[in-house]
Amino acid sequence: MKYDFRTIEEKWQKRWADAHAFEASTDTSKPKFYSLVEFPYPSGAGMHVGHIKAYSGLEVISRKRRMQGYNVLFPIGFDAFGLPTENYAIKTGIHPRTVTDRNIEKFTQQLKRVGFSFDWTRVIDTTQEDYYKWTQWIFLKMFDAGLVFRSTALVNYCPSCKVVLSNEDSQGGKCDICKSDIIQKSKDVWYLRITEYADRLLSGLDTVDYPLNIKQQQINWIGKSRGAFVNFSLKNLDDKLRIYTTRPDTLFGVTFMVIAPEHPLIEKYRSSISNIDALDAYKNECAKKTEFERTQLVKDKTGVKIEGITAINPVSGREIPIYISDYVMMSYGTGAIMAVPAHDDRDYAFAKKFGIDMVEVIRGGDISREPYIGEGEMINSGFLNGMHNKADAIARMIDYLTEKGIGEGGVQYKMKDWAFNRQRYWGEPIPIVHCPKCGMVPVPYDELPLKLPEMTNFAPGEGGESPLAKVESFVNCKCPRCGGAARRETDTMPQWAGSSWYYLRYIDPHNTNAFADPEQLKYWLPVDWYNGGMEHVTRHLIYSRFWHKFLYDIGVVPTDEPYAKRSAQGLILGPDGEKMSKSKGNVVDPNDVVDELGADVLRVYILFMGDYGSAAPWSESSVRGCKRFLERIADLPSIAKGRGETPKLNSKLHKTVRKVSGDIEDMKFNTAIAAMMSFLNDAEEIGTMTLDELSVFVRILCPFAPHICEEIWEQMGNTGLCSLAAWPEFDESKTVDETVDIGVQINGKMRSVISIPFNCEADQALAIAKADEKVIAALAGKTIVKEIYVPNKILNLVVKG
RNA sequence: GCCGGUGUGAUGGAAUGGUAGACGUGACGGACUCAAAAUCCGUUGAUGGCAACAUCGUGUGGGUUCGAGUCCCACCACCGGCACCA
Repeated sequence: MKYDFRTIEEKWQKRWADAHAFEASTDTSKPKFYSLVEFPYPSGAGMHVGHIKAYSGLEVISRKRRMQGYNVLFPIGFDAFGLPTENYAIKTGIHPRTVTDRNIEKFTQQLKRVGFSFDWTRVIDTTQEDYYKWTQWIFLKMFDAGLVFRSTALVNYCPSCKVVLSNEDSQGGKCDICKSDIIQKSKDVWYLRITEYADRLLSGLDTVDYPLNIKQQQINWIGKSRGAFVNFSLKNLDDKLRIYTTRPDTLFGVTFMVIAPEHPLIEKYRSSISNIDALDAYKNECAKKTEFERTQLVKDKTGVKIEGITAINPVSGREIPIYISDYVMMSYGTGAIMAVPAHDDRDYAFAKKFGIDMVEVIRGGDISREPYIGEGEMINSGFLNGMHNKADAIARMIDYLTEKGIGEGGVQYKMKDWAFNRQRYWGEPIPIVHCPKCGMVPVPYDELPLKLPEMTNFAPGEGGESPLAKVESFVNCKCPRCGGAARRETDTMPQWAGSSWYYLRYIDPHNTNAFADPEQLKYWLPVDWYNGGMEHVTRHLIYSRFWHKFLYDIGVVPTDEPYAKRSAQGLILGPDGEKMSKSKGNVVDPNDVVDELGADVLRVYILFMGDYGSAAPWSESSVRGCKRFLERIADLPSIAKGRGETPKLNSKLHKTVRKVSGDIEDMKFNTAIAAMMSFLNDAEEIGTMTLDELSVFVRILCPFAPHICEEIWEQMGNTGLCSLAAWPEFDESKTVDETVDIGVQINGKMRSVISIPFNCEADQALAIAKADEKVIAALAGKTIVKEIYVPNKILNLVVKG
C-alpha cells in the first residue's frame, strides 16, 4: 500500500471527530482514568516540538487505557492570561482578547493535525468569563477563610515589566518573564498564606506517586528546619532580641549577634544608638543592592557594629555586641541571629573580619584555622559539657530554655507567603472593594464574574499601578456592605491563578452553578496521571496542591491531593545539541514535520528519540528512520493472509505485546517502539504473517501511530475504530521458545554459547556444554571445582589447574 | 556549599547482578539506475591474525561476587535545582 499519509491522516481525524471517539463519558459506572497534561500558554509563536513531546506520553497511555476499557478523560485547554499577550497588545494596539482567540485557534489546529485524542468538548480557556468567575470564587473563599492578606513589604519588582513578582518568579534575581534584573521595592501587595499549608504540602508528598527528584525539589523549596527561638536580653533595656537558630546546642559559644539592616530594633532605639548615621548609611547601601547582588557577595562580609546597645548571652551571662549586616535576611526567621563563630562558616568569616573573639564549644577541630562544623564533645558549655550527641544536646538546651522562659523549640520554612498580584490588565481582576468605612470588602459571590473593563490602552502606569486604575467606571463603585462610595481593587491575579485549579474545571466545564458537579468530582478525582515539565514542579505544582488542599478543607473537593502520579518529559534540544531558541535558529517546527513526513512519523520519532524523561537532540536523519518504519508498516497487509498462527513469528508477537504493554506503563516508549521495529524485521524476514497476527500488531502500534493503524484496520475489514478496539492480551506460555541460547563461562569469562532446551535441568545443560568444542578446548587439563547454572541465563564453570 | 541526576560505539540510545552495544541513525561495500535519489542486501567497539580465534573494552581507582555497565567505597567531569535560610 502506498503510504499516502496526508490523505490518511485527514481522513481519520475527521472520522474520530464524527464518531466522538475520544470524548469522556459522564457515566460513572465504568472504571475511570484521568490523564492530564499541562495546558499550554497560547503564544504567538505557535506550537513547539516540546509541546508535542509533553503531550505524546500521556496520549499513548490514554489511548491504551481506552482500548483497555477505561472511561478516559484526556482534556486540553489554554492558560491564556499573561504578559506576552499583553505586551503584544500594547505594542500593536490589538486587544488581548483578539490575540488570545487567534493564538488559541492556531494551537487548536496544530494539535488536531497531530491527531491527539483530546476530548475537544471540554476545552477551557482561563481568560473566559465563565472560567475566571470560578478563579475569583476560589479567591473569595480563601479571603473568607483568612488566607488572603495585604502587607507592606519589600517586594521583588521588575522595572521592565512594571510588576511585583513572587519569589518563585524572580529566581536568581532575574525576572522570570523578561530576564531583566529585579529590584527591591516597598509596596502594599496581596498575599496568599501558603505557609499555613507548608506542613501539609510536605506530609502530602508521602501519599503521592511523584518521582523522587520532584519530591526532593518540593521538600527543598518548602525548606522546613527545626530549631529554637531564643530571646536575648538587651543590657539596660526591658526589650528582648528574638532569634531563630537550628543549633541551640552551641548557645554557650555565642560571642555576638547580627540583625538584618531593616530590623525594627534600629528604628525603635535610634536615640540610644551613638552611630546611627553609620547604620543608616549602611542600610541605604544595602537597599540599593538587588537581592541577587546581596546573595552574591558571599565571601566578603560587610557590616556595622551597633554602638549603644548590647545583648546578654542568656546561658553564659556574657555581654555581647550586636552588628547589622546584610548576610542576615529580614525575610527569614526573625531577621536576627546569634553568631557562633567557632562553629559556623559565615559567623567565622564575620568574626575574623571584625576581630571578634570565639568560644569553642565542640571539640574536634582547630578553630584557629577554620570553623568546626562537625560533631564532638561539648566543652565550655556548662550543663552540656561532656555530651557527644548533637541531637541530645539540642533537646537538652531546648528543655532548659523552655524551663527558664527564655526560648522554645520551633520550626521555620524557607517558603514564603505567595505574593498574589500583578499590576496588569490581562489577568483575573481581584474581586475586592476598598471602602473608606468598611475597609476591604469582597465582591458578593452573585456578582461574579467581576469582568475586565473594555479599554484600549493597556500600558501600565508609571508608578507601577495597574492599567485598570485608569478606568474610572471600573474603579468607582459602591461598597457592597454599606452602599457608600468605594473604590475597586485594580490589581489582577498572577498567571499562576488560573492554572492552580484548571484540572477541576475539565471535569465539568460547562457547569454554571458550580465549578464542577460534586458527583463528577468524586468520580474523576484524583487526577490519575499528570505529566508536565520539570520547570513547573516547584511553582505550579506546589501552588495547585495548595489550592486543592484548601478546597478540600472547605469541602468542595473529595481528595486531599490533586494528582496521584506525576511524571516529567525531557527537553527536545536542537540538532546542534543546544536548547532550542529563536536566536540560535535551531527551532524545529512540528508543523513542518507534519507537512513533510506526517503526524504519525512525528509522534513515533518524538517517543523513539530517547528516554522520555531525558533531554535529547533532534536528528533530521533519525526522523527519516521512523518514516521508513511506517512505510514498511503500510506494506504489511501485502504479506498477511489467512488465520491462526505463523510458527516462527507467533512467539515473537506475544513477546512484543508483553514488552510494549509493560513499557508503555513505564513510559519507556523508545524501547516499546524498538520492540515493534524488531517484530517488523522478523516478519519481513519470514515473509508472511496471518491476519490475526496483523490485527494484534496494529492494535499495539495504534497508540503511537494511530492514523496508519486505523487505515490498515479498515483495510482488513474491521468496521469499528482501531483506536477503540480491545487492547491485545498476550499468552505467557506462547512467549516461550523451545530452545534457548545461553552463554558458557569458564571462570567468569565467556567461552561459548550453547543451545539448550528451555528450562532444562543443570545436568543436561552441563552435558551439552561439555560436548561443546570450544568448552572442551577451554577445559583441557583443568578440573571443574564448581558449576553455577542459572536456568535460561548462564552456565559458569569454575576451574583450577 | 547543599540536594538530585548523568557518564556505554562515529551518533541517539538498549541491557530484573548473568552472551555489553537491542532498535534507530550515520559510514563503508554491493545490487538496481545512463546517473542521482529512493529501495534492497552485506559489514560496522578497539587491537592482533589470511583465518578459526585471542586479548582488551561501559568516566578514574579500589572492593564485594562464580560472574559487575548494574551493588559498595573514594575520586573526576558534566547537567538540573536550591543557595549568606541562621
